[in-house]
Amino acid sequence: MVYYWIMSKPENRPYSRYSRDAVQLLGRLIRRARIEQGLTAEALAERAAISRGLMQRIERGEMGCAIGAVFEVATIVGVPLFDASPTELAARVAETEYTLRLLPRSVRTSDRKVKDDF
Amino acid sequence: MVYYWIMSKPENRPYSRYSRDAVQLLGRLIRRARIEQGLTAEALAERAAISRGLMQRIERGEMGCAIGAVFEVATIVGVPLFDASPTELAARVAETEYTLRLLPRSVRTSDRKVKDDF
DNA sequence: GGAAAAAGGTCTATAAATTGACCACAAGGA
DNA sequence: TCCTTGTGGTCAATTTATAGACCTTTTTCC
Repeated sequence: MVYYWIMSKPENRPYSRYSRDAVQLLGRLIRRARIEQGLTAEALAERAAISRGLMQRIERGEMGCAIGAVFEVATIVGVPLFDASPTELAARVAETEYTLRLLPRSVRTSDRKVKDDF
Repeated sequence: MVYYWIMSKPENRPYSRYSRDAVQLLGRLIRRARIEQGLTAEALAERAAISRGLMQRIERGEMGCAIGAVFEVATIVGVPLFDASPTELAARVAETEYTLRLLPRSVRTSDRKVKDDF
């Protein structure tokens, strides 16, 4: 059994400006909050249980960082996600969960038309 | 020259409930938007230039997914990031960039007090 | 200006993410 | 009901991310 791999490279993926801006903004907001709170990059990294190198990549807004690490750091320095408080966040999770149960679990594409002009 | 590595494992990192909820919410919002638009997971993955497996992990809200991939998918299905339009996002990036230039570039920890009761 | 310390970069090794194929099953339409 | 197809999972191979040590450059305070 022989396999052939034609891997696409995540670092060379075509990102839209919107998602790129969002990642960059998050990194900058984290950096700003950290400095305003008088936290060292190393100190913040230690709190988030990550390395200082990853901390720098997060603040630089690199697309390859694990979303969990980025969100965790944002949480620690108080950068709100989805403009929501912890309570509101939990509520929205439950709400979306409920809505999802009302939708079909699989999508039929037989004769469906999809906009391709994104 | 011998080195010893004591690697911490990202998948076993201690995440706060807030960041975990945020990642999960994003995944659910993406799934909801995808289904409402009649897109199959495979079709959406293809548009984002990622694999179907990664698409599933994103919708499941796993913490290890690259933030770039998650944000890109969210962008494609129209889930807003930071509750901002593309124009607003760019504006906030520029604004934060400006604020950052006004702050010190390094933090002095000599005698600084930091809240540890997060 | 000088010292101390933060920040930034490099390098190696390893853990993890991602891919693409394959398989099983559930779900929706005729 | 049947049958197509989306979804979900596994697995091996490979790329990538991450950690930790080290070094250099800024930056801040005295």
